[in-house]
Amino acid sequence: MKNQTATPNLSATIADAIRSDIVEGRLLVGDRLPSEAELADQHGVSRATVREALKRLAAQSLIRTERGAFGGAFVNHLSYDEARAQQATTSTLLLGMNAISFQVACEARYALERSCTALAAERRTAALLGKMREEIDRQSDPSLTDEAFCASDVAFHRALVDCAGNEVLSYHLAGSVEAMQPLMNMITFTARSRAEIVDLHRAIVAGLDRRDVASVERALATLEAYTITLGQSVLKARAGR
Amino acid sequence: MKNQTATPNLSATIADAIRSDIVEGRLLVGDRLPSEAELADQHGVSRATVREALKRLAAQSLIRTERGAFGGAFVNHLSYDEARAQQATTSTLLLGMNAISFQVACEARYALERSCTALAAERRTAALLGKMREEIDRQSDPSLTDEAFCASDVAFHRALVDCAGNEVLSYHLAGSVEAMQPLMNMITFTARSRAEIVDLHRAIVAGLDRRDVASVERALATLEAYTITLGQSVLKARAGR
DNA sequence: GATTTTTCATTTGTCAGACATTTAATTGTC
DNA sequence: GACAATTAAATGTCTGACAAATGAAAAATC
Repeated sequence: MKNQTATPNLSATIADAIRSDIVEGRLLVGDRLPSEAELADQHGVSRATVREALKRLAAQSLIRTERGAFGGAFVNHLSYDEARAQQATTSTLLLGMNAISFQVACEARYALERSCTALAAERRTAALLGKMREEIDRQSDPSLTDEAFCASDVAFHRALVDCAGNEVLSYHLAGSVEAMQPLMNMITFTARSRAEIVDLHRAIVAGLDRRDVASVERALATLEAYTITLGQSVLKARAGR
Repeated sequence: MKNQTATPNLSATIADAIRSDIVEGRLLVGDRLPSEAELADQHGVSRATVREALKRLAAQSLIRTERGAFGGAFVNHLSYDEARAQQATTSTLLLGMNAISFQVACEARYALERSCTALAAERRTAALLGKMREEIDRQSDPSLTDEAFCASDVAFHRALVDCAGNEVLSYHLAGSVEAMQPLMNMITFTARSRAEIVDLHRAIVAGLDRRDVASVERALATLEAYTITLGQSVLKARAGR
């Protein structure tokens, strides 16, 4: 593709080779890679170069290393949490670095979130509805800082997407919700805007409870529109300063 | 200074420190990091350790390095393509390593994909509709291998999500579609199943053309159900073997 | 004989120093 | 002023060494 290999860059090449072995199933979860010395021999490079390659893979949570006899590099079992954390880091950076308008990011986030409404209304559990009501209670406390309000907001929406009872969907949606947090943290929430948001959160829970998909989607759409106006007022205030 | 954990792991610690500097905005896109020798001095470690830390960051596309005088490590501008490639790798591995049923993965994928239908019907362009029709033509060629058919399928769905005209949404959805490719590649597409899929693709394009959201969603729902039956027949065939 | 302790080999983590290669700025030459 | 050679700075790679961790085998002890 874009790898011209004018300068081979041995450690990157070796990392790519091992990554392919893992992604394409030639190395399975738990498998032990050859020792650094053996890998160096096999690829005809020094141990330092092999180590750089292994560190690249470790940064992607593809391998984990253990010290000592019978230690070494092992193909890592990628958990949902690790995967979500990685996805959130990448997405956060993407949003932060690309001069994306708050409106575009918000539109994407809520479009994605609406993809769970039908399944969530069908499968919501009492436990998750309880969790959502708990977060609503927390958000009603006026002494909450803006950061804490945002964090509770994230927890509320994560419970919402978990209602769909599909962990793959939860992974994708939770990652996109988390990635928005730095942008949301720019907003100063007044008592009035908090009340408005909490009302909409209540509408979402009530809608899920009644398995009323349409009302959940309406509440989410209203929430999206309201969040965008809040974001725009922040930008306007900044420009006018 | 020295944060002593159980096992310090210097290169990981240094990578974390620099990563925070980037994610939290103390280092901006394009900024040059100190040279490896300077970083080694600053952190009181050897150059090899610094290099391992930098390779970890490079693996996450957070930095890029340039050789020569006035070269060095620079904070990388994370592009949509890089971010999507990373997300797809992570998601693919997650799906491959967690004994996820084909049905659950498929359900998540199509739930996500439906999140673009309303925007796509509103904003679809002639160019993207043309691209989709082009892929449909390709898919109608019976001499196509299963892998090539899958690749064209991915291209078709990427054009579909691009219709929404929201690059953030495209990034998330394209990543999730790509992540499914290894699972889709397990399926052997008969002439009959290919015809069925192509028909549904045509229905999607026609629906977008007429800005008929409901018909696009119906076609996607049918495609989801059909894909799941195809996947299940593969699993059944395997079990019976 | 069973249990505890010691030794030992293996492997990763880190360091120091060296040389090769790349690259842009500088200098020298015409 | 244009072009070629030099130089300095930086990454890329190699070599060899030692430290630290760790499980297994061997030895010592009861």
